[in-house]
Amino acid sequence: MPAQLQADSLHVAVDLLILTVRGGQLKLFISRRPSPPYAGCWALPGRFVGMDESAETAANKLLEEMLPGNRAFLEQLYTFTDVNRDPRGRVISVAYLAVIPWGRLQAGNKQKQEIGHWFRIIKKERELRLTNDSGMELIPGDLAFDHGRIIDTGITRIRGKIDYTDIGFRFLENAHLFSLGELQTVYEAILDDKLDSSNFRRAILNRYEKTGRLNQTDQTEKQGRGRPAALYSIKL
Amino acid sequence: MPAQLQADSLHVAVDLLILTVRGGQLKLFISRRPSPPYAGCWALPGRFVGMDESAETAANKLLEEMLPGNRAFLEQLYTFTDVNRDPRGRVISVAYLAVIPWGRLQAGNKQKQEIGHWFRIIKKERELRLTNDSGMELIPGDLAFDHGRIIDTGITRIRGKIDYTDIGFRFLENAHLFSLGELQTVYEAILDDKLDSSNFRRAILNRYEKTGRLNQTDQTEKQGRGRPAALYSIKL
DNA sequence: CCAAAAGTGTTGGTCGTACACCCATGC
DNA sequence: GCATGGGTGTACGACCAACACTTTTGG
Repeated sequence: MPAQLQADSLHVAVDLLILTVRGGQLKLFISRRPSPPYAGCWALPGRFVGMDESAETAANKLLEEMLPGNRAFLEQLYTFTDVNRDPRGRVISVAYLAVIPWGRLQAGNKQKQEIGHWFRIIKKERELRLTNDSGMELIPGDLAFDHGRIIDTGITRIRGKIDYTDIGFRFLENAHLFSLGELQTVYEAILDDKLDSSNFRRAILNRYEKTGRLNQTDQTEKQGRGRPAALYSIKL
Repeated sequence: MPAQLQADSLHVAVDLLILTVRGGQLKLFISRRPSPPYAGCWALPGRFVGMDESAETAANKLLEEMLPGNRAFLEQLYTFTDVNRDPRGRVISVAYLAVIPWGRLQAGNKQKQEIGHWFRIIKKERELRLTNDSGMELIPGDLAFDHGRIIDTGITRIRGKIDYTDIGFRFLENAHLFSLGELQTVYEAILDDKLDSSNFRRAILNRYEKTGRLNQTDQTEKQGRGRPAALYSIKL
């Protein structure tokens, strides 16, 4: 990635908003930029779009670079085109939302985990904050480029879509074997709110079971202290 | 607009999905391409994004070129980035939805009306069709580039958003003085379905009147054969 | 008087919310 | 037994669809 771009031409990049749910919290993957501009600043993973690839392909390649071996759910978020959003020159960014189940992640990502970190996203009353496990706290203005704005757009989008799409299921480690409790944890993390388990159960079963997309399996979850949970399977 | 673009660089364009409601029908503005590629084909208005302008600015300029003197409501729709979507070279397109009230349109647009035309959009059971006042009929495959797909994305989007956003009001000639009947006509055109006026009335008033965004004025609509309608005003 | 558009009222069903209560397991 | 999480039942209110009915205009 050059520090100075061709002055007379327009460049296209993709940026990734990689989300997961861990320990009941919504987490975002960001890393420190190793080189100018904004060297040392926290930023979303980004990459230029090559001549022979679509933005979606570029986003998939970038994801593979950052978190090798993980296939995430990808969805185009928004395209940011402000003239001065990149000090190197004219760069527009097609931002993607990437959802990855935490349980599938851990495998061979030790290297990248050192330069990239997961921050908890908290948004209350229009104010967005990111916090580290180490207690480090960021506000949107601390991030490189317009990445604070991109994150804000993303969290708003996913909160808006979770009730009328199946995007919540994309956070599940195994969509073919999960308990409603796990799913509720995902919803609570995204909405940053407690839900009534009884009503949550009915809402999900109502929406998905009668159409046949969601089915109860004959298995139950052995682990845990309470009553074993019935396990379900969803067709995505 | 050159017939051949720089081979080694990536270009960014905007395309406009200009919508209006006329005579109870949802209409889309498309025009015949005057030059290659796809010379003579029907296409959405498009334009390259300049070095010193955002995509939104480019979209606004394009709108001013096509329909001078009209300020439309603009909303980014989706970004299309397939590698082979333009035979001239690598062009990605940021598509915008533009909503314009028919009543505000007629003024000084005689020139452009000759090369551009309004087609009625009909989408039934996943099948999209465009029909002219002259009875000409188009299917998505008849359009230049991937414009058929862009139109399909747009009509799906606006139908999905109409019940939970205020985008329907953007079709009104005067958002500060309109009858619920006019608004219902807009909704029916977009959804391509008849609505019960009694229920429509309650739904709109429930959603907007109690928050103070929508207010009944002391004026009534004199024209028409039936009972005069109360006129309302919405804050957009 | 009749047609047409505006506007009110009513009824039955569905769905979200709040909450009481029972079930199965670990400790 | 008790805490914990899974799961059922119920009751109330809001909302939506369907439809009967009234009001005010033009012809």
